Amino acid sequence: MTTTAPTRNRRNRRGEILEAAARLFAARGFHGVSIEDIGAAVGVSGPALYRHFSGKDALLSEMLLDVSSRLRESAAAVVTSYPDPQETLDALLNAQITFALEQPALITVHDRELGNVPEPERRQIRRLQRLYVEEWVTVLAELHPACPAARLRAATHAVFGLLNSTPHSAGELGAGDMRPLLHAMARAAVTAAVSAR
Amino acid sequence: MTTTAPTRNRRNRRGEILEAAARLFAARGFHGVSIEDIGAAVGVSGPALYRHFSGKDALLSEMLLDVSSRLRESAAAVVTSYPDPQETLDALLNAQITFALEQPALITVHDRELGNVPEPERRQIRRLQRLYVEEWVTVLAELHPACPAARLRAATHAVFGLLNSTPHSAGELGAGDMRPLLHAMARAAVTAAVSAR
DNA sequence: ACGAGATGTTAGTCATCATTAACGTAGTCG
DNA sequence: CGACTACGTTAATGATGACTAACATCTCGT
Repeated sequence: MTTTAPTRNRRNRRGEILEAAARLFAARGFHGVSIEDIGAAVGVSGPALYRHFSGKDALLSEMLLDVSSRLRESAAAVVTSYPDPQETLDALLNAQITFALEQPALITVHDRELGNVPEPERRQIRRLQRLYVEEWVTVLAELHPACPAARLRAATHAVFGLLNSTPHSAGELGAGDMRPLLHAMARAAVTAAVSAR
Repeated sequence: MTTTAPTRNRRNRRGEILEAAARLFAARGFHGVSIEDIGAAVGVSGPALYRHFSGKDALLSEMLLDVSSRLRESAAAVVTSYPDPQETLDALLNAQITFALEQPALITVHDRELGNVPEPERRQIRRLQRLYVEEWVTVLAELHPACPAARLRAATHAVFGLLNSTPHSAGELGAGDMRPLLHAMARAAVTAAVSAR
């Protein structure tokens, strides 16, 4: 029985596995998915994964490290390229919305499964997540210096909750309508948060 | 070694177990928690749980059924007792915020672990969740008849995402500040959602 | 007092699962 | 041509974990 493609998949295997694993982890949780399941999802069976990853934990670690890095990098890029804080905020919103709409599985896994990452990498991921949040908080603080940082942080988390709800409400609305809806809602929520009472 | 209280706990045992299990499930996921873990959390060990629940699945089923029932009932009560839709919306927001702040573990489990509930009860829970969402959608439709229902539904889910983010941002802000913050953000988000572009 | 019922306990049992071992096969490069 | 490497495969192996069995104990109604 020949494998589906002899040489083409060489570089894609790891990526395929990570993608399939993300989908499965998002749907059933890290402990609800077996190595065998992941293998089956990419057409190989079980222990073949150990040719690409040192273990289930390592797979998850790489996945979360990748996501948190990409988020943080995108935020850093946005922050350094717009001078106006209001534009910066809109760009941050757009980046996060794009990510949430295009990679719902990764977003889901990213904020559910940190607890299953073993310790050396766990700290690193947390660090990246914190930096990402701080990019947002910094921009918001620039817009509203009077607002206490704790409130800005809480508001930021709430906005993430709003934007990341996409995976749960999948299919309700097409992405074409969802994107401006989420943007408008998030922006209004932010404005309400910083307009203290 | 005497148990902590001879007769007092009789009626509380089930409740204690459900509460401990909710906390554990929220923290580590359904499959990340063992029967032994749950038992240990209430001071008994392992198989003792089978005196109260027919199994791990049944425990989760009862937990989610209870949460979705309570949410739906509270929404029904709110909807039938306020004549003004705007007041109704505020009351719905308050009820959801209270629940999210007081029972973060239940909220978390409620929107993560439905997939692990076995089939007869799964359908029932889904039904209750749908009814809950529809209460919100109905109120919003009353406020803005021009807005398509799909958009209202998506907006409702987004608001839930915002409000339920509380468990993740725990400790950032005291509940006293968190409550009005969430209310203001959610309300602004809703308004933005229905003011179509 | 006594027997029932409720509630626990500790030792199996049986699956499932991550991980490893031992063993092919196919291209690649000398 | 051969090794070497990259990738897979199918059997162990060893833990862990859900659930069951067999056996106390405590409370209560009679």
